[in-house]
Amino acid sequence: MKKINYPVFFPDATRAVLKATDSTDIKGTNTPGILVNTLHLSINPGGRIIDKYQGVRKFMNWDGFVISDSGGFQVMSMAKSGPRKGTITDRGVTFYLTNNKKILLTPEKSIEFQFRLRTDMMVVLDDFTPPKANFNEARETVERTVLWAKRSKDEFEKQCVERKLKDKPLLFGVVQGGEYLDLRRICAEKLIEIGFDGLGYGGWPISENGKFNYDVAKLIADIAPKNYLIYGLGVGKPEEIVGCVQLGYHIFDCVLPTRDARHGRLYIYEATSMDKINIRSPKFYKYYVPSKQEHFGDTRPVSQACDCLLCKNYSRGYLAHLFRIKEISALRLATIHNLRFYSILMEKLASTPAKITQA
RNA sequence: GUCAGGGUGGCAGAGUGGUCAAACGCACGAGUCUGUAAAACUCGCGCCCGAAAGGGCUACGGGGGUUCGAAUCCCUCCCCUGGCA
Repeated sequence: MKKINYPVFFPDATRAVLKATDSTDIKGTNTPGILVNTLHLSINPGGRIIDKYQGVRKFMNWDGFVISDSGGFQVMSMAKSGPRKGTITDRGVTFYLTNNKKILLTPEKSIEFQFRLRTDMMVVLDDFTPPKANFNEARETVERTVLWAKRSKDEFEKQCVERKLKDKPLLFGVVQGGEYLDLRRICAEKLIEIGFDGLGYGGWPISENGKFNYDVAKLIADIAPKNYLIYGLGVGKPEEIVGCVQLGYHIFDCVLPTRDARHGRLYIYEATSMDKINIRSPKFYKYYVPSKQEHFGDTRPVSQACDCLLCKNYSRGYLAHLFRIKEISALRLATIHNLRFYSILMEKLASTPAKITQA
């Protein structure tokens, strides 16, 4: 694996595509890596197709980094909630895809499939602590998360041997436990005992008051050994990423920039040029909603502090037009812009290190 | 000219005596979005007062009438669409 300059943000290409874009678009935004999803890709296109391409990278023609998520988030979003609830036992998670089609995901299967994806970084299957879990419920998810983490690690080592890999992927344990700091601590300690390349801040990182839970974020960063990478799963808003990098985090992934773009919310820096961006100022960016009436006659670019495909070539008025007529290229241009916003953010963070110890 | 069918909120289109400020949809406006069941979802959408519950006013082409009560029934005028002259 090539050397990574941390911190990094990997946008979510869950199904081996960053929605509304293609791999050359992503490359153009200076995005170093992406996240793909084990569960979704094992359903579609499935392992046989992935094998034919010798991994997801060739499948989607992407030569940057790839982290694969285990399906742990889907334990929450599809098995614990949603219209077709699944079932969770110590053995694994059963997802009901249609009324007569189900799939069992186990920690071992998740890891095995991630090897077939040939990703650079892998995440263990975890039992997502629901946002409103009480202490006992949270404790159970921690116990299962640790149990699964151990089995994942064993399967990981087995795969490395079987596949005779000299360049091993990185493996991340995921810390669960909800808002209970003592559970989080126990979970992190047990994961460290098992031994990983890094720890992930899992579960739902937003408190009930809508604020990002920095207490948990800090706890994990503080417990992790010096040589560990720290990964904020599903994190987050730009200011949350800045905050976590200050705590020592290295890796992030999130759907926000891409989803927000498709929903007509762009991020723009409060700056007149790229060098004047100050990510340490409290409100260093704002939202820009292209379709608002006031933008239709605006011939300026969306942002002066951006060098993306959209900002270099098209005006606010043109983008407003594309959104209004629901032209699909609006989604592409907006997505490209938001991805570039995030990659600029990470470039700024890398050039003004806070306490990044990982080389 | 005549026969038939119509004229409903920004558009489209239900409603055909009270439960109608008027369905559904579109458009428009506001908001949400954090390891993607998401190019999605929520809310608002005549005017005025109220934090809200709620209240007042105006409105279903124009005018007039019947009725306790009309977008809905009757008369009349105007306009549109189609068949026949």
